[in-house]
Amino acid sequence: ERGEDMDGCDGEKRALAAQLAQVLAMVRELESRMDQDLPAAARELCGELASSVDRSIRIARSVDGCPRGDGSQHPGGSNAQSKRRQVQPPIFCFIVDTLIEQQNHVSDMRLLALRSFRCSRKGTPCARRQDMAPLDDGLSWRKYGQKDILGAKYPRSAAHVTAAHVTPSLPSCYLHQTALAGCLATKHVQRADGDPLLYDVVYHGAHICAQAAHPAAEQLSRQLQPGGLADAGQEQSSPLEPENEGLQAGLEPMTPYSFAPATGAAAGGFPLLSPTGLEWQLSSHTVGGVGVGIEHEPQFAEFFTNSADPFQWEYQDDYLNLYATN
DNA sequence: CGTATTTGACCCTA
DNA sequence: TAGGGTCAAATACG
Repeated sequence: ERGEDMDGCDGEKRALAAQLAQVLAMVRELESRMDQDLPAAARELCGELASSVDRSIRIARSVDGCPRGDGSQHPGGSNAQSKRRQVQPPIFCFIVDTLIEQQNHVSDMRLLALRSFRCSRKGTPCARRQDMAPLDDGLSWRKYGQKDILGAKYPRSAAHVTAAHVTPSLPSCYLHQTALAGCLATKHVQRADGDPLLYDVVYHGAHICAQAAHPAAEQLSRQLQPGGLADAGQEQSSPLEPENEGLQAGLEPMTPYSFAPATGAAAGGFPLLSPTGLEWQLSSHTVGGVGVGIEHEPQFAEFFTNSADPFQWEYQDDYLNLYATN
């Protein structure tokens, strides 16, 4: 029913993206012609302009599933670029949806490897409206701390999920946790050096209190749990056992793909996170490449980089990046 | 006045 | 011991 609107909207977005792409090309042309003697500030400005336009293009293409273009540029980009992560919920939701659709193509070994990724079990709640707002991921967060990071231009903020939507009587998930041994999800947000418009966003821990989850995440959670919820709850849903971590979890005969009880008030889970119980790092890259970065154990890299599936896995630095390729 | 944010202190880990 | 994460009292805000 929204097809008509979408078509017109898509047309405008494509036009916008095309225009921006032209501007970007011109900027890069200008940059390439720049004499080395030009002031560094001018070249820096040029780089920032190119970066800004590039972001605009990605935003234009990401809204409501607009095509991403030819993907000619490698998603990983340079090292510098790969370190810069930006939250783009539409793109991420697209990837989650695609993952849901294509999850059968992900081998059991991969899922096992995924499960063995570190799942930190920290916990508390928060969010800062000003900083978190542009990073809206469908959850409400409450900021609980901010730290200056050595060598980083901007401080890092930490936030907890709030449970306001579900339990209005409880002001936040922090209280929920203290009282009910509940949610452990945290989110760290940090502006990227050199580009205040880019954010590094890292989610930690599983969100198991009953805040409304993204439908895609719920669906994924159901699909990744072929029954076995009864015993899945014990270790996985016991957030107060911080020693259960990392590879250890992968080696134990635990119920595959489980992460949290999906019954009663605890149904749902942490959007973009709980379905696999992993740490996800939302990311965006240059034109043609979007995806999620996953903190992982290096020894599992081969599971992700050796086989073909609907996703493009890239093992780079300390992250395994997953890109949707269709 | 209730809730959210700030910020210095404390704690943990490498 | 330094760096980073979290706590919690103080403060701001609606």
